[in-house]
Amino acid sequence: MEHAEGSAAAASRGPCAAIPADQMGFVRQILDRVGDKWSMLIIACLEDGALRYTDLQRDVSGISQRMLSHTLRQLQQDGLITRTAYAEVPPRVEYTLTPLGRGLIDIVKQLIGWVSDHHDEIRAHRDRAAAGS
Amino acid sequence: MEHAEGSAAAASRGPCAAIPADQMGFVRQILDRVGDKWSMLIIACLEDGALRYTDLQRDVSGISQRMLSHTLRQLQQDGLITRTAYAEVPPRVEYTLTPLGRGLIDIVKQLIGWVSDHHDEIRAHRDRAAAGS
DNA sequence: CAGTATCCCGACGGATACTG
DNA sequence: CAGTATCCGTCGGGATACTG
Repeated sequence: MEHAEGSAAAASRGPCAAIPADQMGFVRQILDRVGDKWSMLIIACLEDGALRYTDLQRDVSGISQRMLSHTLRQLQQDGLITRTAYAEVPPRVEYTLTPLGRGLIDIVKQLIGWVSDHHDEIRAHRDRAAAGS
Repeated sequence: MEHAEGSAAAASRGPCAAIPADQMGFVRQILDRVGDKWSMLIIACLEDGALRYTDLQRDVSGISQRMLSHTLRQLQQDGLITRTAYAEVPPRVEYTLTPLGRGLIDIVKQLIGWVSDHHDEIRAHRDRAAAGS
């Protein structure tokens, strides 16, 4: 079945099998958000429960305040996490996953797991490609 | 069990539960590669089998030649896809997933599936956040 | 403690033109 | 057909300094 395009069966699922094609733009958009440099890590870190700003800054480690604040706000606006501020001194703010965000952690964990499992393999390929030609 | 930190149990798994912390840098690096704007889409599109350059350009649609070439080369260097050129006229080049890359499609498909399932939900949150305050 | 504001640079990434 | 090369604007994202 080389192409199978033009058939009625293929019409509904678009060119990419997995992607409805009319949603391609959207998928890209969300994928960009969710798959950006920090979102996944933050989501993964929130798996265990609420974390404070500083905790996240430490756990994700490499992240700058700017990116942490920014990403947290994005995630919050997308309804993936909730922000709870306690009016005390010193101020305390906790971030937790929403049910929506919780639906993502399984996938995120799988992805991170996969990366952990294969990073050396990828590294090897990358090196060979860089060295050889 | 507010924090439970300091316990011996927590020590081995680092701050983030899912991430060994010493691998955090790596994870970030690969995650960046895999989670970039186009890689996931290309991988998803290659699920069914080999595709040619032009096919990919059509399937991923929004992508420019520059980014398609670039991303393909990245993926190839990471050992996620293979490039096969046939010395004919007109030239034909086919891209396929390696076993390594194939290990990713399940996760990628899950992620795309999740996004498809919840994009309206996310959209709603995003709109409310933008409108309300 | 939990951010915001500003500066700034490099990479991302689109458009266009050209090549084997 | 399957790219590469160049130009160029936009944005991600780090460093630093400041605020409630």
